[in-house]
Amino acid sequence: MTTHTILDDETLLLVSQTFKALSDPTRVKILHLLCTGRHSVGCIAETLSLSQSSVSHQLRFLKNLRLVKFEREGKSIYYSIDDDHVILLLKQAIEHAKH
Amino acid sequence: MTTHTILDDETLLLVSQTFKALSDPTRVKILHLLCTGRHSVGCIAETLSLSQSSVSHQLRFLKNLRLVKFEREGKSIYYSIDDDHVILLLKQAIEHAKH
DNA sequence: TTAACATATGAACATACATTCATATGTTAG
DNA sequence: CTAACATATGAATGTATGTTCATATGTTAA
Repeated sequence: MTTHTILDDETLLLVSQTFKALSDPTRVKILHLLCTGRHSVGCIAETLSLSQSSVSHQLRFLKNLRLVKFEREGKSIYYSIDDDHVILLLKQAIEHAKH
Repeated sequence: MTTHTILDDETLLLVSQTFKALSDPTRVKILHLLCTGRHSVGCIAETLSLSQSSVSHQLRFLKNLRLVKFEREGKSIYYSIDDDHVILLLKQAIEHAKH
């Protein structure tokens, strides 16, 4: 795979934004958890020992980048992965980090 | 590839730091340029229309994460890629961004 | 409708970060 | 040794970002 063409500004921004989504430990935790299936906001917060507000803010971030999607169900809102390619990048990086 | 085990803090930090390196457009530009071979600091700055100082700071960042290495040659210092795996992640993301 | 629950949101705050500017360090030619 | 060149570095500055707190919005049960 060779990617030696000039990087146009649009691609550059898209790429760096994608990686920015994965550059925060909290977001990585959330995405990693969502790899196992959909979870409600409260469940994510409790499972990962994070505040409800913080989780909600980060989910909005990920939602804006279309990395996660959600569906309401009663009082709860369930989030799930919406971009398998980014998850692939994440899993690769995790595998590599573990050696 | 399944990575559904618990993420330990060490792996978590390593992964998010790796992605942070790729989350800045300037660093992506530099790494992308270095994919074509080694380049001196001045050459990088001129090619990418960046200040010498900015390039030097970012190269130090990348060097600390062992993503690039360098070798002196006369007055110049040549930088090159030192982590093919991270470059693979970058190239994948670029390909995907371009559709 | 009201109370209880689940999530979202905005302001405030502290921290991290990218760039610039000025200058220091290091190398080579003369 | 000195001048010129190449790179590194630290301080300063503006901006971006993550978290918290308080509160708003939305949903369901009674």
